[in-house]
Amino acid sequence: MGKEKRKNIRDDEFLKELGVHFRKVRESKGLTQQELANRIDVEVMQISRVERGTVNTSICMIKEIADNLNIQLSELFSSFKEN
Amino acid sequence: MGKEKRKNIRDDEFLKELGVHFRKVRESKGLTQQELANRIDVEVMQISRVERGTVNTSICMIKEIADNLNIQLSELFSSFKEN
DNA sequence: TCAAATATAGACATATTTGACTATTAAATT
DNA sequence: AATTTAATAGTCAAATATGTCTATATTTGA
Repeated sequence: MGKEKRKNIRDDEFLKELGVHFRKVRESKGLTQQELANRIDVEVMQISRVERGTVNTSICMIKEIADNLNIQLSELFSSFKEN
Repeated sequence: MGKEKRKNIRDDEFLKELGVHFRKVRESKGLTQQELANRIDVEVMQISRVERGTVNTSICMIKEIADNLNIQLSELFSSFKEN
């Protein structure tokens, strides 16, 4: 009779795949995690977490990543193969 | 001497504009916030917060919104005019 | 106008992200 | 192999998102 279990929208598989994609894009731009982190002014650990898919990061963080990799959000996702 | 002020990556203007865009897409699909919320299985309040840009929501939430509006993430962002 | 549907708001608890450290592992270069 | 660079890991606190409730406002339609 307890409370209903809270459904989590987090999708670990999606996050992992997206992280792999982000890493590829970053590497294609010739940047290290540290360099990207410096540009955005966040901890390098946060970039690492995003690329490994261990955090369900925010849209603003992703926008910062895109901006600092000189890529449009739409391009970032169009080059990501969904499903 | 004090600690450096923590920089916030949150971009309120971006969030507001994105929320407006999300609302347009939802309405173009003929869905109410409640209907979308039911499909995703989240609170309608959360959809409201996202569309008003009061929360820096997660990528998985946005993915759920896109999926349940039958639109690809890339399309969702390509139809969003950045800058 | 009235009622119903839709959207917004506030408040609080819980869950998660992120910052900020330190340490360790892995990879690359000489 | 040794040194340097790059990436991962752990921990804890602070900030923020989300769930959940109730209430109010706004819109829509009869």
